[in-house]
Order: sequence, then structure tokens, then C-alpha cells
Amino acid sequence: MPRQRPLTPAVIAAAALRVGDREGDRAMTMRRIAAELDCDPMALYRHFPDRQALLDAVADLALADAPGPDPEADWETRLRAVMAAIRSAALAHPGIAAHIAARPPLGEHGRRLGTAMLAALAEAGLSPADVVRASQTLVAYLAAALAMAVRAGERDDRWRHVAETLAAPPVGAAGEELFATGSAEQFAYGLRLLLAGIRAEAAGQTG
Amino acid sequence: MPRQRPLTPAVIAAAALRVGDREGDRAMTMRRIAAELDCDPMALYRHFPDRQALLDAVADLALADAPGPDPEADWETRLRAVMAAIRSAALAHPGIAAHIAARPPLGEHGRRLGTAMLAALAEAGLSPADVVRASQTLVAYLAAALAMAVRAGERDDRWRHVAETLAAPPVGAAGEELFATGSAEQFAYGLRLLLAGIRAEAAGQTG
DNA sequence: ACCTGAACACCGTTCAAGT
DNA sequence: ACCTGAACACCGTTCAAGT
Repeated sequence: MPRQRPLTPAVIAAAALRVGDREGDRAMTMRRIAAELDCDPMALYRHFPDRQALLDAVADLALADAPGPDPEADWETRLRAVMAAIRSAALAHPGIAAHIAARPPLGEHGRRLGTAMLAALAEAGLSPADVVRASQTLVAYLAAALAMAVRAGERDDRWRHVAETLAAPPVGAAGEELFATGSAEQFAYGLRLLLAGIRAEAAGQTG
Repeated sequence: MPRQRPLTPAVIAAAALRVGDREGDRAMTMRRIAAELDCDPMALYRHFPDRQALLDAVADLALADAPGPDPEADWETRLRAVMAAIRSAALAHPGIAAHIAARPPLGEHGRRLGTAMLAALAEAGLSPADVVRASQTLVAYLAAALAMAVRAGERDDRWRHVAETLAAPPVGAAGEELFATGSAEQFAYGLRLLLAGIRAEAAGQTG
């Protein structure tokens, strides 16, 4: 990998994302990222105060691929679109997805997508205070669903056991219905519950 | 701290929980836990295959304080009680709370609480398959809310900025309504949305 | 056979020494 | 003044050497 000059935050973030895509999140160390750029590890500290800040930049970069919703669609379609776009973009880069789940990035792209969510919730008819609360709930759910999806993809027999126990509870005739945690179907079901809750909340406020 | 003999998984987990309560999650290293017990770090490996397994045991121990719901209450009250009990128990031990959020423990206490959740959802009138899906959604939401609450309590100015941006969006007259992410109020609102969604789902299935 | 602790292969970050 | 890389203070875990 040839040395890329000049070193900028964007160049560093892109290199880190490459390392993460190729070798996983545990490989995204200051030393490995520096090796990818063929520079001294300490050179990274001239562009980021610490590793956390560097990963924040990588997380926001991964969200660059998440398109905003069609502005002409109704609020619920837009909300589903934003949630799906963030989920897709994050899972396309499994190396950084866990970091996105752990701390929602608020760089350029995070703010763009967040604003779209808030606007959709306002249009749904929630009060300004409830727009905030509902958005935090949606971000929380999205983060957890992402974290589960990442782990489900990992080789982690312990988690597979967790998934199986969660998916096959001693609750009756569930039997064949095994749904992997973190699956797209599981994600859609939770979002459906939340949207039904938002509709009920909005109806309660207008009615 | 005097040496406790004999060394058992329970004694080790209790010591680790103490370290975490006192010095935070980053202090729960194999070496520090061994120091708390005045034993060789390698002695821990005779009782747990690796650090992850040890933390799983600590997480389940923290949930021991979460009481099960009153069996005579209606399903919704029971569900709220279980969610609140897990949240309280986890936040009472901030050193391990993040680990609980990252991987729902399925030891004795995790299973006990999980079973109570599933039973409540079944009684709500969901199909067995939807009981599973709804429970996974609730666990996901609980995990994310816990993770946010833990971070909100940390000295993390970057996260505080995240919280402020999320809580004061450019969406209109939100203005004074600033709700910290991870607050009890925020948690209650999200749970309310989910319960409304579950009620709607149950009504759709019976009707 | 069991247990120990030295050693391995790493970390993020500091800081003194070089240019 | 800027940059570098050696060094610090750690990790989780392996494994050879002791008892």
C-alpha cells in the first residue's frame, strides 16, 4: 500500500475503514491504521485527538452511503427509508458497524440522517418534545438492532446459543419459528411496533 | 483484601463486580480481578475459559437483584416491571451495565427474567412467533437504553454534545424541552411506544 | 497432575530526543 | 517548530518450567 500524501483526516478515515472492512473491528488499531498508510502511528495524533475521535470519523464516513429519503413520500415511508438506509450502510462495513451502534455518529452524515428522522416525526403530528423522545427511541432501537446483527454475523458460538435460546423460548408452540436475532425480519418487526406506537401517540395528541 | 478460599466462579464473579463498582468497567481486567482476590491472574482461567465468560457471570450476578414481577398483575404491568427491574439492577452496577447491554446474559437470572417477559407477551395475545419477535425487540430496546444511560453518566463531553444535539434538534419549537438520552423519562417513553405497538398487534391478531 | 509466573504479542498514548 | 520513534504502562493469553 503506497504512502498517500498529504495525510488528512479524510485520508486517514478512509484507510481505517479499509482496514476494518478487510480485517474486522479488532484490527482497527492506531498501529495497524498507520501501517496501512505507511506512516508513523503518532502521525495520526496530529489529525485526531485520540482513537475514539478517529473511529467517530470512520463511522460518519460509513454513513455517507446512506441516502436520504424521497422528500415527496409520506412521513412513515420516509422514516422506514432512513432507518433502512442507516442499517444497510452500517452493515456494509461490519468493521465499524459496532462503533456506529455504540455511539451514534454526529458528523455531517449522521446529522443529515438525524434531521430527516426528526422532520418525519414532526410531520407525523407529534409535539416537539415527543419528536425528540421518539427520535431517541428510534436511534436506541436502531443501535441495538445493529449491534445484534453484527454479533450474529460473527463466529461466536456463545452468542449463537443466546440467539437460539431467545428464539426458542419455553412459551408454547413456537417450535419451528426460529428467528435469528439481528435478522432483517426481526428488525422490521420491531420497527413496526414502534411505528404503531408513534401513530397511536400522534392520534392521541390530535384527537 | 484478604485471600478468599476456595476460589470458585461465584467468588471470582463477586470480586469482579466489586472491582467494577469501585473503579469502573475498564478496571475489570483479569490482572486487577486477580489482585482483588490476591491470587495469580492465571488462576482465573481454571474457572472461566476467557475474560468474556467471566464478565458474563458477573453480568448475571448483577441481575440477581432484579425481582420477578407480581404474578397476579396483568401482562402489561408485569412487562413494565420486568423492564424496570432489569434497568435498575444493571444501573446499580455501572461497571458491568455496559456488558449487560452488549450481550444479554443468559445465566440463571437472565433466563428467569426472560421467561417472565415471554409469558407476559404470550398472555397479551401475541402468536408464539410474535412473542419471540416482540421479546427480541424489547431486549434490543432495553440494551440500547442501558448503554445510553451508562454513557450519559460517564464523563464524556463528546457524548454530552451528542445528547444535546439529539435533544435540541432544528425541528421547530422544541426549545426548552431538553431530555437527556438515557434518562428514566426517555426510557419510559420508548417503552410506552413499544407497548402501544404490542397492544395494536395483539388486537389485530384477535380481531 | 497440577499450578505458577515468566514471556509473548500486542495495545493507546506520552514524551524526550532528534532534525 | 515540527516530527519521530523509543519508551511507558498496561492488556489477554500461552506455555514452559517448576512442584
